[in-house]
Amino acid sequence: EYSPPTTNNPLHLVHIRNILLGWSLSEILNANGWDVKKLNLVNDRGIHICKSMLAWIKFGNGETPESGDLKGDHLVGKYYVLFDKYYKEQIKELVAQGKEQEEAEKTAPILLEAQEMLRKWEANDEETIRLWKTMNAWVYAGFDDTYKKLGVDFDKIYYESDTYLLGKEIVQKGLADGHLYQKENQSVWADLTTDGLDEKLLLRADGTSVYMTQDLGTALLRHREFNAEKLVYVVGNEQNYHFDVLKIVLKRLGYSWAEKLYHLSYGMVELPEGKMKSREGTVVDADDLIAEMIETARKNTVELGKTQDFTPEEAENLYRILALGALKYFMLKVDPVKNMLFNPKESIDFNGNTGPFIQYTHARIKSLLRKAKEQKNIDIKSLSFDTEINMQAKEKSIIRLLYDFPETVKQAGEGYSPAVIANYAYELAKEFNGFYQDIPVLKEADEKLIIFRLHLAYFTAYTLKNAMHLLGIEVPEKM
RNA sequence: GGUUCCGUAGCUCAGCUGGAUAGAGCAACAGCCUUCUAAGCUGUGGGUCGCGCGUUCGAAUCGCGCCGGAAUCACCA
Repeated sequence: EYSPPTTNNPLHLVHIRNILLGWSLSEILNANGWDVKKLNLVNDRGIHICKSMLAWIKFGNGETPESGDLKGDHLVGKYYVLFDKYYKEQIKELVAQGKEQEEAEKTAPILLEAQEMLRKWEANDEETIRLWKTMNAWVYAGFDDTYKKLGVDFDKIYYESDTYLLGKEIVQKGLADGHLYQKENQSVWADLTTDGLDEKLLLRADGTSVYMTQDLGTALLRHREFNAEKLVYVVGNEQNYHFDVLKIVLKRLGYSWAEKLYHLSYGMVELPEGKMKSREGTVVDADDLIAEMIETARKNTVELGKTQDFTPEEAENLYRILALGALKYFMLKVDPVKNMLFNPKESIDFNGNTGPFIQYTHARIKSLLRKAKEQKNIDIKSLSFDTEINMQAKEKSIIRLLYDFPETVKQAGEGYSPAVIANYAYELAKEFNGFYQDIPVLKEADEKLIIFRLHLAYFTAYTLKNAMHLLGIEVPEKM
């Protein structure tokens, strides 16, 4: 399962890391023999979406994605920002009128309106629900578009609006069974002090649910639907505490399968100035980044004159493959637990330890194999090679690396780390390039050696392709 | 303050289930395209592996204590 994007903002860099990690992990676990279901969870309810809705009513003049020529998630995000701007102005005014800052923040009229809207939503107010559905549909269309561009999909998407009621039931039952307790104002809590943690709120005084309530519901729903042997949550490390609590509360409530929860906690993506904050506009937008990467790929490729004999469609496809390869490899080569740095001023590289480097190595081999067929009429798929060969050191080390691949896949699965695969692919490509530089293949005089080396090249390309596939990265035949 | 995570060349990262002179890439400099794709290859310079103590024949790797950074401890999600 992936961490919840909220419906008030477009996807950004951290979501990309999240999605790519989850996707790659599902491929890796699949390769290790697991039957993996990819689940996404969308946080589609709460005060945040009401803020967007309210701003849209006030300032939107009926704007739609079509009329505004804006992706749905960007449109809704735009009104979230507008809300915040207006809200801050009101606070300033109130403070100027002599109110305390804190008081002003709590009583700004537009905030009260948003809260009123949330109550209406919970009360199933027809008009509110209709607008909510409309705007959420815009957001989902926008998300789908981005997911598609990234080449990811899900087996199932959960919405918190569908699971929070089940969560409430769980909490009520826990209260009735005496596992939880109620404070004077009717709010419901779990006492986790015996586990070294604090008390945790599970239902507000007014009976509405919080994030934890929803996650309890989602967890139970998923357990009922899939009864999985393992539940891997791919969620950022800022939620470590949340998942510790989730696990303990579930166990407390008698769900022994809570033991199967595993939180794959990945690090944040930081900018040189520090953490990205959507409110301060310092996020790197997913769609923008993908578009920029494709432009960079186009520029680099055209400069190198690599696509001269490509059709326009082939060229566009190559730019896309290279752009995503660079982006995905960049995100996945770093150990998931570590925070990583992204510097928008330095675009993601295409040389050195990068996706395109590995893609290039693959394309080079494919070219070699094509030439073997054209020039020497050798198709290695129909030949076997002589094992009585005097191998050079570089050839031996390639074979050693190829032999390591299954073990590497196993390790990546056990450690939940696509980075292990990424580093392996780099090492193999690097080793092959060293071989390619020094040792002739088609220009070798001894035909036995030609055939052996072509096999070596073939298996390298095959393994690179498989490794990159586990990272969700395509590999071109020509570049 | 409590808890969790991170700290390896100027920068970004490998290596961490203990093993020999700690590896890449970027950046800098010097080379290699009339021969299989130069998005490549070769070389040079650059590191008290945050600090200290301990365990061990042996520690970047394990333990403890400091120091530095991040996250979290909400009737936000």
